[in-house]
Amino acid sequence: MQKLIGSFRKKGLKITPQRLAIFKILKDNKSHPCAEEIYLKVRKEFPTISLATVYQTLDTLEHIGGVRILRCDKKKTRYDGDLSPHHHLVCIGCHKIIDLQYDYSKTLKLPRSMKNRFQVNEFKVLFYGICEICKRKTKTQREKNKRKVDKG
Amino acid sequence: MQKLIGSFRKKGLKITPQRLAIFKILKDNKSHPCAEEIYLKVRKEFPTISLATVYQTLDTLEHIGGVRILRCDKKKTRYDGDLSPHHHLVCIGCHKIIDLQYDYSKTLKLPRSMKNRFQVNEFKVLFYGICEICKRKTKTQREKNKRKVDKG
DNA sequence: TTATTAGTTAATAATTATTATTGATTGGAT
DNA sequence: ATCCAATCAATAATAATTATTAACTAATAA
Repeated sequence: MQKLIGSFRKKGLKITPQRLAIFKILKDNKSHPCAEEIYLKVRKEFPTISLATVYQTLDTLEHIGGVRILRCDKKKTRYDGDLSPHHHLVCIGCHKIIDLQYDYSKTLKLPRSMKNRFQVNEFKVLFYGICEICKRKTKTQREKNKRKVDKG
Repeated sequence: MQKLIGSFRKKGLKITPQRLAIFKILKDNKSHPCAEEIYLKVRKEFPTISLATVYQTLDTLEHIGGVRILRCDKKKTRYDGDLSPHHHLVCIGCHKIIDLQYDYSKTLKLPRSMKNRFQVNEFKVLFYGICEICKRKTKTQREKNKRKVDKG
């Protein structure tokens, strides 16, 4: 938090209660909310805040490196307040986004042929698949279907 | 192409000239176009096609695994007809998307703690950084700035 | 070959996420 | 405490995408 305040000051940005509230929501939340969800949350504390302010603030936060943007959702941009090196698992069943706290920077290098042709600043890994809960569900579904066949 | 026709048939989908044209555009193109760009291209051959058809077709193609979707662009969804295992470099300078033909499946595994909790179907790696051209540009810019300082 | 029909298209309206505008308000340097 | 640039709320505007629907057509069978 102090780090963020420092970043704001450095860039000549004001530290407003709205900004702090939005930032706090992102830090306290592992669910990777979209702007709308953040808006609904922050409205509880600041009933007059507008959605546009939320978008603006998220944009500002991203620019000073206070949040990361996730574009795995088909429609909405999602936001992540966790800046530690981590990646994401996206469930294709329920569209949940799960954090993967794992550092691939040692293993994930550009091949030699590319190394001099692109200077990597950062990278993101997205794993797509089925989460535990959905796996269990589909299993149950399969069993149901099997019973149906057995009966019929 | 035959494989695609088979996929269409299997799912009871009709093989229409519009679909083939859009598919062909994606296969002949390494530029990861967005729907609008595909629309402009396919219109040369089918002047009456509508943008909605392009969106629908891209959606259909994605569902049967004929194209891959890229969500690295802030605003638009981009489409990739290349189904070989490859990843992408995104230039933060010019927003170009460069193909990286490299298979990380050996190195990029889930940590043991996660292996039984998520079944990975596929993964994507996105590298963000500066491409050759932009690097040269910023270098030139730096030199210009330096000369300014030298003079002033 | 023709008829049938279910899937597809074109046109357009609707929706929705996001951004721009603007006048009022406020954080924080002085 | 005052002042002003930065920020906010409200709202209009924009742009990507989706929904709707009547007309059309590819695939299949007769």
